[in-house]
Amino acid sequence: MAPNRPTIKDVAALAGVSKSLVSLAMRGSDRVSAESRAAIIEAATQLGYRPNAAARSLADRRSHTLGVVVLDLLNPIYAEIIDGVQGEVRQHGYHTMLVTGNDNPVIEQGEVEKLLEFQVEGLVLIGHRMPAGSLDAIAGDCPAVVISRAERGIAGLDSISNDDVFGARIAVDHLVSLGHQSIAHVTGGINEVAMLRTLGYEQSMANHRLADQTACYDGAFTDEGGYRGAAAALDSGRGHTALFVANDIAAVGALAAVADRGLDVPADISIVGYDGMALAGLRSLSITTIAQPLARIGTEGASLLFLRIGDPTRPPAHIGVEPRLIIRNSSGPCRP
Amino acid sequence: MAPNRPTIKDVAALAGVSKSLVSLAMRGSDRVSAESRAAIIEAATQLGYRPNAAARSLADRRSHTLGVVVLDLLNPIYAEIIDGVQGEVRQHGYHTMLVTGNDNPVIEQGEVEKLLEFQVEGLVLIGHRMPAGSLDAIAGDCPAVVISRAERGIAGLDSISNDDVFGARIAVDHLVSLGHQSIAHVTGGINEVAMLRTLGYEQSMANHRLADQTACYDGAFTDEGGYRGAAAALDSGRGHTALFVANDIAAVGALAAVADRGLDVPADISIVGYDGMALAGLRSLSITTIAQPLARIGTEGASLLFLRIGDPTRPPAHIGVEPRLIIRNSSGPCRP
DNA sequence: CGAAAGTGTTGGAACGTTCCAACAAATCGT
DNA sequence: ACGATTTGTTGGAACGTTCCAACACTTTCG
Repeated sequence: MAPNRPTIKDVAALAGVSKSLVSLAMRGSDRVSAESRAAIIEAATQLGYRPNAAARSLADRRSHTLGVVVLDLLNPIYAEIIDGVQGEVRQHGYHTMLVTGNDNPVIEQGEVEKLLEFQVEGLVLIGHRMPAGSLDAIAGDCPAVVISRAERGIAGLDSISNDDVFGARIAVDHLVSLGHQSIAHVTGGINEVAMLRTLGYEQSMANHRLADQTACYDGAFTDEGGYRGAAAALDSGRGHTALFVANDIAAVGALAAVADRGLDVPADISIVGYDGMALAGLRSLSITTIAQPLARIGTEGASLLFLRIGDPTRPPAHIGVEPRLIIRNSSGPCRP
Repeated sequence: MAPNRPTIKDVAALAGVSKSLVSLAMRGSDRVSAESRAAIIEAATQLGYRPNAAARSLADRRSHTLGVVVLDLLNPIYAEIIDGVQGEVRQHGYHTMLVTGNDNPVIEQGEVEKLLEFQVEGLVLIGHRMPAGSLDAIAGDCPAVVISRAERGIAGLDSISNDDVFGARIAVDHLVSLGHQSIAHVTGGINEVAMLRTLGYEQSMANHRLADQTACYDGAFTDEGGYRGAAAALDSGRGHTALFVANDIAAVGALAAVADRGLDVPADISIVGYDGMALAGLRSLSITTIAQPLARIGTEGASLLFLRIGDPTRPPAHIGVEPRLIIRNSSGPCRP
């Protein structure tokens, strides 16, 4: 390890020019003569010079960095969204600081605070758990975008999400079109997204004049939760022939509950999940699902943020993306 | 958005003290009188003061930040490792910059370069794809640790990984103890980890005097690859009764190949995977696997890095962690 | 041919912190 | 009662960059 990292000054000395000129050359200005440029590059590579981002960000008061806060890395759908975000960010020549909230509002707040200290120029919140108040405060301080939840009317805050109510409706529509009537719903617990999906389920059931068949069973956005909810549905004695499960991970659990009871999917029970995580498509799962365009949500979310960075006063925008049905092997016709 | 972020100077002016004192107070020094401290805190909260990390890192020449480079966020095992790393890093009061290499060596290099510009104090490389040369160069520049690959004898570079050869051996041992003899191996492609697992497979087969039964089929660390390799094994006509698949994701694919041929797991074919990703334990997959202690690998890798940051000249260390067999429903006795 | 308009280049002042030597005031020990 | 210590506090010099006004030299052109 060198005793001291070389600075722009060392490069200037070695190349026999002023530090200002080195600064210009490093940033590729065209006002530098060919010879100077050559000498500078030569000196820089010889010394192993690397610009100091902290100094740079202090001097020009721009960090060229965005903060990304993700609820929880373990849910694979977030990884897919992040990939989208990162791609867009790279295109704009920005850099990313990615942190997780570990599904814990306190940690999440702390991490956001840290990011702001690093002078990030914008914040991407993927599936946050923050109270409206703090969200308000953050958006007042720094351009921000919320991904996968709809936030409306908060100044300085954009959002992008799929329409969960609509998605849940087409899930039920699909099952109805296969002839199912006794369609149960395994919920995703107490959170905004889960509730919207439940709402869509109820709406669609009512639309098809199946309101009296409506049946919700408590679940969660986990394997365990899906198993539990599905088990309750199957053991209810109400003769459900199909399950709409709140998300794909839970649908995997539901699959197991069905198998445990010696029943077959889709011959005896049809299952539809939600999210469109890559995993649900794996051959041995092959779960019919309502897919969100995850990568696109990431890229469009990021570009929404860049728009706001460009004009911080623009009115808050919300983008709704359409989820779409992907039919796989977990759903089939209702046996008469 | 405030026209200008308040600085330490503004706080000092409002509190009626010097900026030096504010600096001391903000860092919780005990050489500040109670009254001054109160006045400073009052002023800081009133102004909404937030320290500028760039300035701080410039002034005291420490960024309190670590860089984490992960091969690819989409493989869930990395997410589990990262969780471990983040926990440890938080404990030390450090911050994390997480970037992905998108499974692309060029991007990976670029991201590492960026992290070094940010003056990260250490680098965690999770499953990198870099040539030995660049690794060497990086380690010479900045303390670093490699996770999930064994690197030995590179100055300034520690590593932690599970013993893939040993793990593969116990996978085969398990199958042999169930009475299997014709045990095929679906490989993980051309990379160090995959080759070590293949080596362990061959060793164990030889130990059990089954060298003549050895059969490797080309696969990859993906669903697709596992399906392909397993299909080749099953269609080979060699009557394999068990498959040792290079990792869990590929094992999921293998499961499908078996099902497609109308065979049953584990009645007709036993399958053992590798990695111990949470997903493999989901009820409807329930894959027997060789589990790595993923979170522990993360935390211990991080603490290895902190040791090196504390003493950059210590000799390179490698920690080997033991993988362990988790028996689930994808493996069973060989039918006579 | 002399003023105007480029072309390269430069030193110094920011940027917002931390560190350090210096100091004033209060407390101490003898 | 007086130097020595302790307790708070301070201004200024770093840290490594970017920006700006100013420069010395061409070149252009009316």
